[in-house]
Amino acid sequence: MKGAQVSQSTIPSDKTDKALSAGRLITPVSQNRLLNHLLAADPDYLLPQVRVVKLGFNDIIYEYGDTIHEVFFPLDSIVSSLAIMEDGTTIEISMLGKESVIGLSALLGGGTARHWTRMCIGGSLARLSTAALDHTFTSNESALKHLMHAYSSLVTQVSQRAVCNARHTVLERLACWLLMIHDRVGGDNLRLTQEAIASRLGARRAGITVAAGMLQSIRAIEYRRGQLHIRDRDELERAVCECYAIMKADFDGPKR
Amino acid sequence: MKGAQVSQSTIPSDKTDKALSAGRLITPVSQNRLLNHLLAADPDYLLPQVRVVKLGFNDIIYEYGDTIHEVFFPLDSIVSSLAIMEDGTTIEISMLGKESVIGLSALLGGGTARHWTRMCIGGSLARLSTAALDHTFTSNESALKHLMHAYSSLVTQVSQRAVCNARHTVLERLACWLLMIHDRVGGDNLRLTQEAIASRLGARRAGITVAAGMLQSIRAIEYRRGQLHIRDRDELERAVCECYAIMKADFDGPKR
DNA sequence: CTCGGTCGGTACGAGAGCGAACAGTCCTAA
DNA sequence: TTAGGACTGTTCGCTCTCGTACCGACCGAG
Repeated sequence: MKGAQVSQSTIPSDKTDKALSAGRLITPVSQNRLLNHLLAADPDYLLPQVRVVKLGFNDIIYEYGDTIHEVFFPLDSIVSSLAIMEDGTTIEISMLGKESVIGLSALLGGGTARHWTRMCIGGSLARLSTAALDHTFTSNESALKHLMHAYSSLVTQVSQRAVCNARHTVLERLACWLLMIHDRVGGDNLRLTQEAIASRLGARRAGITVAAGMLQSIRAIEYRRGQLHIRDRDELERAVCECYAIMKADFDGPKR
Repeated sequence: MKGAQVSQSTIPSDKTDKALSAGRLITPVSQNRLLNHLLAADPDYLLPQVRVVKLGFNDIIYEYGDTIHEVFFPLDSIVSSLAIMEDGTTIEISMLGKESVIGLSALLGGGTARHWTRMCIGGSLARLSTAALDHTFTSNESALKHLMHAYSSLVTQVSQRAVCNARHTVLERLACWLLMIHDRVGGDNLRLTQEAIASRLGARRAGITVAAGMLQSIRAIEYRRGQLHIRDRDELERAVCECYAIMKADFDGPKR
């Protein structure tokens, strides 16, 4: 539960690289599907303003109530929105990766963060001022359309998780959650302790141990001290509840 | 679980009254806070297009996948968005009343309904074509701002319900749900069977009987064959979980 | 090499809620 | 008046998850 060394206003600039300063950085920025669409809509204005930042697990993007000055497009990373309960336990409300942007809900809502927002899977994010994003979508119909779709997609995910939390077991929710991560990052090896997973699923660490043990026994995953290896995706999909298919369809988008 | 006689495309016109045809109907239309804001922004264009319709419990607003041609502003009624699970059970994702509009998420998303949408508390709704709404918020900054706030407020509610479903008891969720209804309708007497409540909370009917029995024993409510009377709101607020305060603050809005 | 912290595995009793069933009450239509 | 349906109350055994605790394995710092 530590590792929260970096707050939104204090992300050290030495972690930031100008996207254009090295040609090879332009390619990773395009990993984010939404940013790609926005760049296509207004490249000359946006591209020079994009910065890339690297963050690790549980690093803080926004605290509750923060005024949002910048939004983040995950490239190979994943960001969680979390609720923190009165008893101190946490639970993930949404997980967003390369399909979306972090800070949109605050931006369209009222300018402040409605939830604690932390890294779930460490990696790179593209960073953009809200002013630049604001300028783009108020002046560009296509950009607004893509942003609204991303927002609507977030609503779908949160809705389905409300259902899933109410009705499905920890095992099903774990399988669902792992598949969602797998869809959003490139690679089968994840740095995730069981404590970290518990803080996202809103369950006990001991409960995750049991559920992860079941997934190991069917050879779906392998676990070793903070290193989770997704060994058999198909097996995971057999363990998952109906919620995954609904969120996956939304993640894939209307294209296919 | 019956009573679904009326679908979106077949709401009989004899249930519809032109808002302007009788002066006294203008007042009820103003019961919806959001519609009030929109009418203030563009009254000459919008007001002639508003119709009032009355619907009863479980009447259908949208089916899953419906193309949205009209949006609805609840006046003294409440509308539920529901997920229907594979086993046939249902669970409420959001409840909206006089503070918001039904169909906005579909409108901003992609034009089709993402969830089954049914009446929760019967009563009147103001009805408007999506074309009219679309015209208003694309041409009027203030209207767009109010709509975005309503959408953001919906996200807050759904998020908190995801938390609540995961961590709180049926008793807490029932108290929370009843208070939310009480905030949205005028009056202490509700027509709600325990079966109806169960279909919203995603619990068993027998579970609702037990929880409602507890609320009766502390004199918070009285129950009598489909008639629920909220007897002591303060007592309900003592039984509720932390989630209610969060959703209530959002319902009240930034004004106070 | 050793120590202290991190991490995963396991156990226990307790409680909430489930699915399924049945009984009793109330209302209404024939 | 009666029959049937709608609605509430209650029970049973069972599963899941909780909170809490303890242990052992692992790992990096000194």
